[in-house]
Amino acid sequence: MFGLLDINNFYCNCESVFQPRLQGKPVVVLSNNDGCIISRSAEAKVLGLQMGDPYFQVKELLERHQVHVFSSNYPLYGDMSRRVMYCLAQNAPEVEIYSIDEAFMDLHGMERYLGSLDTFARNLRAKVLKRTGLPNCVGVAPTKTLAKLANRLAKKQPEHGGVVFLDTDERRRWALEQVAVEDVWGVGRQYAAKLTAAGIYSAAELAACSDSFARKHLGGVVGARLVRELQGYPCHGLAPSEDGSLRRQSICCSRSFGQALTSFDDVLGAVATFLSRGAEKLRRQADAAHMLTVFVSKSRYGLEPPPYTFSAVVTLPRATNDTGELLTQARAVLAAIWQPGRYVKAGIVLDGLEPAGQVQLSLFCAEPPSEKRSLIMAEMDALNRRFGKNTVRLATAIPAPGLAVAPWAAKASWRSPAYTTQLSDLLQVR
DNA sequence: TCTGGGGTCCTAGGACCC
DNA sequence: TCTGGGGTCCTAGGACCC
Repeated sequence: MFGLLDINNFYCNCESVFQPRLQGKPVVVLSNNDGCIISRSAEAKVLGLQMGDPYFQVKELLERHQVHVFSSNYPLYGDMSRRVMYCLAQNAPEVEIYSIDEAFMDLHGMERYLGSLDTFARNLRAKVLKRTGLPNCVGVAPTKTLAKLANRLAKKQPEHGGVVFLDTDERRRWALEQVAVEDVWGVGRQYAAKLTAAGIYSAAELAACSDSFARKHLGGVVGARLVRELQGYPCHGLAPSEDGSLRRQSICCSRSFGQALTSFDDVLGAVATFLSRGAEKLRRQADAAHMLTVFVSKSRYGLEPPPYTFSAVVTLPRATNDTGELLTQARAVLAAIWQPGRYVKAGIVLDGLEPAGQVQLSLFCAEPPSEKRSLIMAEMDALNRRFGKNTVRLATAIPAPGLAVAPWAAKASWRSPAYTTQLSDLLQVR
């Protein structure tokens, strides 16, 4: 049996935990650069606000209903997430952190300790709420896809007390009947359109599809697995996350700018900043990258026709996680794709990761990785951890003298304090 | 004026190998 | 009519997730 615990309206609830006056009020959290809505409280959903609504389009509605608006505060959400996952790890035998606000658990054999998995799930739900203040729901079922479905029902149908347990075939059938096909995990916009065109509207009807239909219309083996999972046959195992830090296969760091940029040096500054973050993540998981992609984007919403994104990939002579080495390459890639224009976004992708300790030397690259350089990187990371982000950084990533904020800096007009990760932001109670 | 940022997995096709 | 039969690796693109 798999369990899935998911925090309700995660970002919004992270905010209201520290500002209890927000409870029962409409709250939204905006994406980076205060672009669009990415989390809504129940009261905000009632107002008709949708996920992904651009802020400038709903600004008046927000003001009219006195919705509390927040810029996203990832240090806060990341830390709250860590607390939730820690609580799960203490209570479940194996945990797979699936996203910032949800985790799968392998509950095999747990009924031996608590009588039933239903009791286990209800206890766990209460513990997470008590330890973090974050309301959550749990779904328990024989497959991950059904656990997702059960979790969804637990959220949508409050009469179940936040837990739905699909232990019998009868319960499984009941659950499948309740859910529309587009709300099944693994069915996105494209597949949903195909399925409804074929007369398949509910999860139950999808579960009754033939293997060949699923293979043909739902992405081959992916679709076949999806249907089998709905039928109750597990096709996806649990991929436990050991210490809470996930080991990524690729690392991407990109941001929209607070304003459009036209100068090469400004965009290079942004690229250097994002690259520094990417390389830091790389070193944190003790990997080195073989490939580096740099991309820049123009606005998709103006008068200009596509393409909007320009990118190029370079295969590095030797895998590295050295920010300086990567920047030399990134600068060349950016120069190669550069053309005059108004850029609104840039980013980098680090790919082809391998453990930093066993980097393969290329036949054509005589130079081995320098021990001194990696010591410098380690020292830089240590300083930034101790004294805060950006204490030490590459000169290219520093805005021109005289500028208080970088030209590429994102907007964040309504950011809450980093209550749990910044001593000066500690909550004060009188 | 203003529209997010991170990932995953799979498939198809081409180049190349014996 | 018929043209060997396996492989691997790489890239691009499409679909999905939160």
